[in-house]
This record gives sequence, C-alpha cells and structure tokens, in this order.
Amino acid sequence: MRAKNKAVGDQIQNGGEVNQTVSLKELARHLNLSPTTLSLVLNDAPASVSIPQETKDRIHRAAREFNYRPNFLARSLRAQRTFTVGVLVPELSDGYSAMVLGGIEDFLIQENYFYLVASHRHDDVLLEQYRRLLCERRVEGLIAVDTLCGGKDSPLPVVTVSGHAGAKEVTNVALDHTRAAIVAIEHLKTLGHTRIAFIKGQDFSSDTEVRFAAIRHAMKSFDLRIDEKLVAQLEGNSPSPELGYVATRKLLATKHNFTALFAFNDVSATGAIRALQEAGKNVPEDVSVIGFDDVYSAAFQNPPLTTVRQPLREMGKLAAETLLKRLSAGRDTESPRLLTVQPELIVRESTATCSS
Amino acid sequence: MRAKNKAVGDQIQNGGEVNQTVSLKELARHLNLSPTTLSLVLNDAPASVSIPQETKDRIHRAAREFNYRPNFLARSLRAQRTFTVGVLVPELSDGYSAMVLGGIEDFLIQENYFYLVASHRHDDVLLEQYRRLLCERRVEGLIAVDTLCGGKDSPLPVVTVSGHAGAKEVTNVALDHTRAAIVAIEHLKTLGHTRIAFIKGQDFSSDTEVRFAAIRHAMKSFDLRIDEKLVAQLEGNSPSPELGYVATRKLLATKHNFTALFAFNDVSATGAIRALQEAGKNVPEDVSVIGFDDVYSAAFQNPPLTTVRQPLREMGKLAAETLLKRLSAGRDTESPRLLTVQPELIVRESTATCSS
DNA sequence: AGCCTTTACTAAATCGTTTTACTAGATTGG
DNA sequence: CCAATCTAGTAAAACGATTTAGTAAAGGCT
Repeated sequence: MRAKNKAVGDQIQNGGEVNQTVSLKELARHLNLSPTTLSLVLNDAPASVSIPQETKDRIHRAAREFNYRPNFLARSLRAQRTFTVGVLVPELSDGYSAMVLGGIEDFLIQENYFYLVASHRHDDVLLEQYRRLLCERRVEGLIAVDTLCGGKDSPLPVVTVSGHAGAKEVTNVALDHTRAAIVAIEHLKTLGHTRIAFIKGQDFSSDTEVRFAAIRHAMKSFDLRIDEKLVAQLEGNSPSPELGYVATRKLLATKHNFTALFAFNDVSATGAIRALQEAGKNVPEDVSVIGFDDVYSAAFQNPPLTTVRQPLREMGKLAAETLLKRLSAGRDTESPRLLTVQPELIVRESTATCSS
Repeated sequence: MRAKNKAVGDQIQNGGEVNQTVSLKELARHLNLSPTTLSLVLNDAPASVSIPQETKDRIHRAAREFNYRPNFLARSLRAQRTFTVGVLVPELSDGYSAMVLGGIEDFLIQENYFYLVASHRHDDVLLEQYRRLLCERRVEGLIAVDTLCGGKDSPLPVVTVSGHAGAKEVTNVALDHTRAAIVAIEHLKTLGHTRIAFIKGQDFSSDTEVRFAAIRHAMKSFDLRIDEKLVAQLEGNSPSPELGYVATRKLLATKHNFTALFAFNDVSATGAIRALQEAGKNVPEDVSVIGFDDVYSAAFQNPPLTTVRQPLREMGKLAAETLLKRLSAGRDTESPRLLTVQPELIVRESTATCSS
C-alpha cells in the first residue's frame, strides 16, 4: 500500500511542477478503490447513491489534490460523442467569415462545444478533403459559411450560412434578400436615382445569384431598368477592396453614365469609392454608393457608408443553435430548410439626392 | 461465414446511402482476417512485409469499397497524440486576430493538424477556463495571440504572438517595435513634424507598452519631445474605429496643437481621421495620420493610409511552425524565447509635409 | 529425420473512460 | 430464523484502434 501511494506521489512530484495527468486508474489505486467507484462518484451517477458521503468526499478531495481531469478522448470514444462541430469557411481573414464565426463561437462555447475550422478558398478539392478530415475527426455536425456544400453524401447534419437553399437535408440561414434589395433600391429611387450601376459578387459566392435576382425583381417593381452594361462583377478571391476598385474602373470605362452604385459588400464599396474619386467623381455629390454587410469600418469610411446591414454575428449564432438543436433531436425529426433573417438599411453619407 | 458477411453487407446497404462508419473489426470479420493484419497493412507497417501482395490488395479493396475511415479518437487515445493545437485570441471578429489565425491555419492544415479556437475578450477568468478546456481536450500545444498567457503553470508548450516576452518557457513571435517606431517617427520628422500626438493601445493589449516604450526611445533619438498631453489611449474592447474616434476627440479637446498623429492601429486611425475631419482639420494638409498593421482596407481609406505594416499572416504561420517544431523536438530541447519579424513603412496619402 | 527459417498470420494488452452486471456482507421484515 | 433488501462496492466488457509477442504451417538445409 505504501508502495502504491508512492508511485502516484512520485509522478506528482516529478520535475517539481504540477504533473500533466493522473488517470482514473492511478487515482483509484491511490485510494484503494476501483475506477468504477470513482467514475460513479465523480460523475454523480444515479448508482452512486449507495456510496457513503465519507467515501465521496475522499474521492473528491483526491481528485482536486491531484488535479484529475478526465481524458476527453477516452470519454468521447466511449460515449460516441465529441462535442465538436466542424466549420467550413472560404477564408478566415475577410471580415465576413470572421464575424459569422464569432457568432458561432459565442453559442458553441456556451454550450460546451468546440469547433474545428478549415478554410477552403473556394477550391472544391480542398473543400471535399476538409469535409472528410472533419468527419474523420468525428465532428458531430458541420456549419458551412458562404460555401456550396452538398448535404447529399454527408452522413452528418449540415447547417449553412448563406449557402444554397435547396439541398434536401440542410438548413440554410440566410438574409431576406428580397427585402434587402427592396430597401436599397427604394432608398435610391427616393433620392431620385434611375441610372444605377451594380457590382455583383463572385460566382463562387452563394449570395451572388439570389441577391442579383432579388435586385432585378426590386428594380422591376419600382419601374426601373437595369442597364446590363452597368453591371460589373467581382473577380478573384482576395478579401481586399481592390476587387471593387477594379470592377468600378470597368464600369467607368463603359462611358455609360450612372448616378448611383450598389456594391456587393462594404469592402468592394470602399474600393469603388476610391475608383470614383480618382476619376474625378465625388461621392455622394456625383455618384451615390451603397454597400452591403455593415462591417465595423463602414461607419468610418470617408464618406461614412450607407449600407444594407446583415446581422452576421446573429446568423452565426443562429446556425450554431440550429445545428445543436438538430443534434439533440435525433436524425428522424424534420428541421426547417430555411431560416431567414432581416436586413436593415443604414443610411449614412455616401448616398444623396440625384443632382443630374 | 455467410452470416458474417451478411452482417456487414446489411449495414452498408441500409438506407440506400453510404453508411456512416465501418470499424476495423467489422471489416476484418468480413475478410476473415484479424484486425491486426488489416491495421498492419493499411498503415503499411514494417511488419507487413510478410503479408502477400494478394492479401494486401484484398484488404485495400475492401477498405475502399466500404469507405473505411479509422476512428481518430481511438487512434489518438492509443497514440497519445491528437494532432490538434489550441488557439487563444481576444476576439475573432477584429481583423488582427483573424489575420494571424489565417496564417496559423495555413501552416497547421498543411501539416495535418487542426486547431480549436476560443476567444476570451480579455477576461482573465474566461481565459483560464478556456485554457483548461483546451488542455482537457488534449491539445498538444497552445498559441496565444495578443494575450497574456503565463507559461508557468502550463504543462503544454506555448507560443505567443505579440505576447509578453519574458515567460521562461514560451516563445514569443513579435514585431521589432524598436524598428517600427524608428521608421514611423523618422518619416514624420523628415516631413517636418515636431508636435506629434499619439494614441496608445488598451492596457490589456500586449503590444501597448513595448510599442510606446519604443516610441519614446525613437522620439528621443530624433531629438523630439513627447508632450504628455498629446498622448491618448484607446478604451474599451470593441474592434470598431469608434475607440480611435473618441481618443482623438480627447486630444482635440486639450487644445494643444499637433500636426501629426500616430495611431495604435489602422482601425483607430480610421476613427481618428473621422474625428479630425469633423473638427474641420484636413488630413493630411492640417494633420498627418499614420496607422499601424496595414489591414486590407488601409489602402482604400480616404485618404489612403500611411501605416507601419505588420506581417500578421506570417507571424501566425511562424508561430504555428515554431510550435510544431517544438512538439517534435521533445521537451528537453531549448527553443528561442523571441522571434522577431520586421515592420515595413507603407507611405500612402495620409501623411504630408508639415505646413505650419 | 531433425532443426532452423520464413511466411502468414493472430491473441491479447493497451490507451482511459463508462456502464452493466454482479457479489459479499449487513440489515430488516414477517 | 430465513428470505428479501440494502449497502458498498467490484469485475469485466465496451468504445476502436495500435503494437508486442506469439504460433502454426511450409520450406530449406544437412
């Protein structure tokens, strides 16, 4: 018995620092009890009613003393649960994904989950590879942000944020683009604009198509025409305003006049404003510019950006919440295919009444 | 034997879709071999030399057919390795952390590692709790970004990015602040500025103190004086330009004149410019503004921001690389306590010669 | 024929938990 | 006084791999 105690003691003392880990077995041996008993007591299992308080105290005391931490791997293996979800994003360092991720994290950590992230840069091969790696690591579900992620061959529950609505088993958290287009176009029309230019998103972005369809629809309902020459598109996948800058230069090069520009997001709006100013056009006097997202810096652009706010953080939170709800509900229960959140028009100083 | 095969077959067929998981044992039973043999062959272990090619082929074929994926948990438990590191950041949605995280990810994923993130919002209690949770999940090491993370009581290897140099066992990846201060101040002095205002970072930010000390030193070496009334500090922990805006309003309220402003980062510089313009001061004609970091949007501010570039992505990469190197080196080997990266002055249009 | 190698495998232990099914001894009820 | 119940636990299986230490059969050598 002395010898046994010594074994544990040695390990604890070694190096003069707190030891890395004591296993349940070691702790049990030290207390002359079986691992079963410790497990029962430490997890406060129903079966522990028959264990006298004194023994319980002994166990708790020892656990604290030796800083016992159950091995998460062993536990997960046994319970077949990892309390981990996988998150797929196009790119971490653009504000959009980071914001959504922030919301996801808020919710997950509060529920004692963690997440593994992988960014695929819109490369389908990478995406598929990461999806597999995440499955292999036994994540319990996936959240795909602005990513086309087929739920068909996935045995895991998937929730998308701004994904393609449509895959049968996945829930998609998305903005009400119809409404977003309406508030933006209405704002411009009220200011007297009729010649409006657009910067569409990249093809790989899930929002691009829906949003532009919504814009077409809104334009029609306000009796406005879209001049196809005044539609540019972001190209490349850098999260820099550069792309908006380039797109706007193209618009200017057509020599078709426009008095307002609706950009795909705030970042590209920033680049657009720069291009306009370089071309000698003042914002908003000569051209009104309206962005999308309402990232932190939008309010502090020069001029401060009028934009359609997308509640990104809440969308992330909602996605995480939905995923966990689905996990606990078992795979038979149906869940909604679409959860819509509402945009909000934030009027600042990059839009003004049409002067021409 | 028929019956055995049928068992696996059933599972595979069920639901008409690819089944979630086949274990090694099931696969072995199906092939009438032992799990050992399969493990040896699938991992191409040295002991598999004696297995005839035909058997190997059979095994590989079956593994592919049934889409066998080894259970990562079981493997990790056995090998006592998780190929996972923990990352602690103050806040995900500010550009700084996201950028560093991007670099960390690049390197880790390429090395077949994943990472778990937790953001502590500069709350010491949360930080400690997350550190423990990460340990419990058996991460092999920690990367702390802009976070005071004592390595003393941590049994895990720690690498910090812009952490406090000093903790004995941790490697810190940091900018050469001395050099950064020199290039910035030199630039302003060359432009003729002598009355320079400063916005310091928040107290909780690890960079704040070192950087300001470096600035003091640089100012002295250029024979310039710091007017303590012209030193403001960011307060609060929102990643919005608002904080820089507020700080600048305070500076303006002192009525002490200044012709240049050195902000703690690009985000606060953006807010500062806004405050200056509202006060009727033009940038750079009346006041030159210099930022820090060179985030994506810096080049597209109005005016485009002169700034001290910090290679954040590379810093993340370097941190990850250092951590993995240390992991494979075993805990006896010494590693450097400080890895310094170099800043770069990016001159744009928010600074100009002093006119007054 | 007898011994040694090689070939082609397998049994069992292990990682650290949880859980189910037990048991020995004490107490209680009728 | 005997059976049932309660108390205070424990042994062993399981989760799904990896690894060590075998073994049975075949072939080669003298």
